[in-house]
Amino acid sequence: MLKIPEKTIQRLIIYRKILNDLRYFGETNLFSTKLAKIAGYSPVQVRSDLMVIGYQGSPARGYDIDNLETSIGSFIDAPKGEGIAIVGVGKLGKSMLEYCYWKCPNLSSIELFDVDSKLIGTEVEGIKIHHIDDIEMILSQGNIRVAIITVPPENAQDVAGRLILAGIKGILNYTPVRLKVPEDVFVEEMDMIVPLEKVSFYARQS
Amino acid sequence: MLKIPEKTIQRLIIYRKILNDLRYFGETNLFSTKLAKIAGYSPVQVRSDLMVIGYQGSPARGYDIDNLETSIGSFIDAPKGEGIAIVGVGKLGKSMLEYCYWKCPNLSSIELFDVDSKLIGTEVEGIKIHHIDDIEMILSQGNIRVAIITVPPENAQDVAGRLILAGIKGILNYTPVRLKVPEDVFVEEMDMIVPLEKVSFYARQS
DNA sequence: CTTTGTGAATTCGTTCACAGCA
DNA sequence: TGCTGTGAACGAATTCACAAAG
Repeated sequence: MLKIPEKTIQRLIIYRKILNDLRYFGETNLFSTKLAKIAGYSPVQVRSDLMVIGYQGSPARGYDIDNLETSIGSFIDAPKGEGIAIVGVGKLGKSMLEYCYWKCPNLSSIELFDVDSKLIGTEVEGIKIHHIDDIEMILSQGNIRVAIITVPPENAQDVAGRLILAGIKGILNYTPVRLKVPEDVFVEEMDMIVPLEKVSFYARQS
Repeated sequence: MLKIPEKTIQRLIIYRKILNDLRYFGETNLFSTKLAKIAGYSPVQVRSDLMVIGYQGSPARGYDIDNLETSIGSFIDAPKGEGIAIVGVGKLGKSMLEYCYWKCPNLSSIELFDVDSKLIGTEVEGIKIHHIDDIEMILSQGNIRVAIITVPPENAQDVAGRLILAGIKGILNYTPVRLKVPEDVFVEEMDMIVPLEKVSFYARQS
């Protein structure tokens, strides 16, 4: 499997979002310069990113928005849609759920898990909250490969372990804990304190 | 001003967190190997990061945890503590507030802003929510340089503009909008869909 | 002329290899 | 022998410079 740099993937996702917006406003094509300007990258960067997915533009008309958007989509998206599990239905978990529920067109299913007995069986956005002990049973019957962890730090590693046993291959980790996972599991660190301190640092440098 | 790579800063922040945890468990010193193992980087990486802040370890005892933690702190932290503004007190804004309120020792003040008249004047965690129109007045009298934007996308650019006028130099942007800002303002993109799609992509590759 | 596509050059970040030291 | 500190080597990612095409 050819290794695509994470940064390239991130940018492609951003390009697609921009293309989607532009299409909404009735635009039909654009040049790398314009896309670069909006996205905040250099035009060469944009062109070489698009080379990765093998998309061909024309010097005369640039890139066809509709076409390029679908091309990026078929490169990035899971063909049959993606199912995700959110573990920990506190404020943050609920925020994530709403976000995903309304903003992610490619999501085919969402499962919610918690340990709080007051929450088990209740619904958010029409989705029932399961006990975390049922995680293997429920995940085994869907094809859910991605999970979001929004539990208290002390439970993070335990939850990660269970998720991986249940077949999860990608984790968004909203806890500050550095998770120990097998090599074939992709973890994206979503800790919120690190970027805050980082921004605070650079805000002071200017 | 010497330019320090963002990645180095991020790792330093992570090191500090780990050191803090270890100190809590009564450890007094450690070697780069151990710190690297916990953080998930290479020992050389750790050592060269620490070189950046000019911290000296000893081959015999490695690094003094207490000392190193304060050294990183005085390098990363604002000397007099940092004040932040959170604009948009919805679910996500509240999550951020709680997170910051309890987990950020170096925060000296937090100001909350919204436009919803039902929220103005009410309090969260004992902090009063102001109308966004008062933003310049309130920010001008504290030394707040950092802001978190958790408003609906359509208001993001407008809010960013006001924040910058009010003297903000660092922004955590939780909206999917690519903000246009002057060069001396540092923006960290916190969009939640991009990492989700990214994880989904890599989960499928394995 | 303006744009895309792309090998070459450059910059940036990480790792290697080893000197210096307890 | 273990470790730290660091210049040199390497690798990844971005930009440059220019050929090709309308």
